[in-house]
Amino acid sequence: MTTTTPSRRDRLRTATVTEIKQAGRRLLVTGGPAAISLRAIARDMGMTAPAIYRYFDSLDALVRAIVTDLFEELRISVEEVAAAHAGAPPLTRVAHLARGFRRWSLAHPAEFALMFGSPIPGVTPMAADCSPANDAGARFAESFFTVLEEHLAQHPLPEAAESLDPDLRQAFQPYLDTFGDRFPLPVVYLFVASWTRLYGMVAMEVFGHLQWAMTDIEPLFERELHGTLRQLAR
Amino acid sequence: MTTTTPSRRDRLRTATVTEIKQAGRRLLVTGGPAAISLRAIARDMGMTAPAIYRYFDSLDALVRAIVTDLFEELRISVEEVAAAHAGAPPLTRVAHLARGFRRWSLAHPAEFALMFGSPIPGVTPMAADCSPANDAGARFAESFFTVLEEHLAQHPLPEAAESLDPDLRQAFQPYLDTFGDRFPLPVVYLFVASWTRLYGMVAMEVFGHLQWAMTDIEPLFERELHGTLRQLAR
DNA sequence: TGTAAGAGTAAACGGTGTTCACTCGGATGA
DNA sequence: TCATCCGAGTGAACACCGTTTACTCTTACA
Repeated sequence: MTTTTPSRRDRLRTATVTEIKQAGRRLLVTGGPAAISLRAIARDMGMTAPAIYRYFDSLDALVRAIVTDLFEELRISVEEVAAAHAGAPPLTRVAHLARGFRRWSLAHPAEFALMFGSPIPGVTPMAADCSPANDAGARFAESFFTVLEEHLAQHPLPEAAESLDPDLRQAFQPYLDTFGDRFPLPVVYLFVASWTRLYGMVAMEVFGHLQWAMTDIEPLFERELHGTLRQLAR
Repeated sequence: MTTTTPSRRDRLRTATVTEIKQAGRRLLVTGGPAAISLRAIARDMGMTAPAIYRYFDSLDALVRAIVTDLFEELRISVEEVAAAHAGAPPLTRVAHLARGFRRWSLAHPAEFALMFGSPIPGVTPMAADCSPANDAGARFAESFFTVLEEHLAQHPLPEAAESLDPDLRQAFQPYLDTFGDRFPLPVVYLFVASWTRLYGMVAMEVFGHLQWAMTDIEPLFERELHGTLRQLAR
């Protein structure tokens, strides 16, 4: 055991950190991403706003920490769904992962907006690095990847699908740089394409962008999901 | 002519209104949706912030007006692209509409975030009514609908596709309530499904959510676009 | 036991949306 | 022509916000 028992101060500190994040989460749920404010959190905790700077460098850092927690919570929620169908074939487990993602997102619209909405500050700059929250985001994606990997071990892609257009192949350079050749590129391609469809469906539903046409989006979701799975199984 | 020539005061008023919106647009482009502020706009115009309340009820109303203008601008940009291929078959014109949408969105990421990002205030409440901006949004959707209509006039859907699951049929009640039976439900279904995919692709690209895997998203976009068109042509 | 570090506070700076009382000038009607 | 009214704009104020600074007080440790 290299980790000694944490000192009393450390325990108090981590307790305060979680209390701050919980208060922020409460504000997020009741008032949306923009409602998270240091002063409101401090007010909730019976403190003054500058005290929070003992625990987080800025409001932005606090929000990033909350996002990290949310990704971990989403990952656990989704993996529980998959674990509930542990015996099922991988592809149906992928379907349950997708349904779990949709269900969690619909139950937590404010959190979804914070995690997957537009990176508000400069619209793009945040998304480039995002090492803090993206580790958690990568772990979330990992749960999809592993089940997909399992499926492909049982049902390898046909020869034809293994070859990708050269320009498409080259476009995946960032993936190759950071993840190496862990998954063959056609798998990454299928993952990105499927994830994009899943994100589009869920984002449209959570943001209410389909309310002009439909009430219950679930039948549409199921059809699109089956179409995507068919593409994966091909 | 029922409209008399506008008075001098009216002309000054509309000029000020457009100047306010232009200043807001400038702030949007340089600093993202959150950078739009009444005080900054007033500063740009050599005015004080309360003066803007002579022209807009609130910052929210001003932002909604800007969004309306943006939807109109996007619609015109997209229709110009389609008009440039007026002779082409409807389905390839749909493809050009989609490409035009992507191009405009990539060229105007801040505007895209404001128009299609998460409805920030209460995450959902705004999306329910949105009569002001949604008129413009409906006109934008209209340009897709009409070309799709043209295609289906030439290539009617096969009998089998005409029938929709009863639950799916019932889910489209909001559409039937506001638009009646202008388009058969399978067409609306195809539109919603295709639009969802298109939105997912473009949002992911504009928000930079795919940068961990790819640099150039265009090949992926083209493949997805062709897949969707094939579904429409079936 | 002295000391250093951590936790918290009050005050202040500059920023925000919004409201209210007010002035001023141009249009309008008697 | 003159009085009047209304619209545009201002300045001050209120209640928020993030952040920094200087300060106090308690706790842990050498």
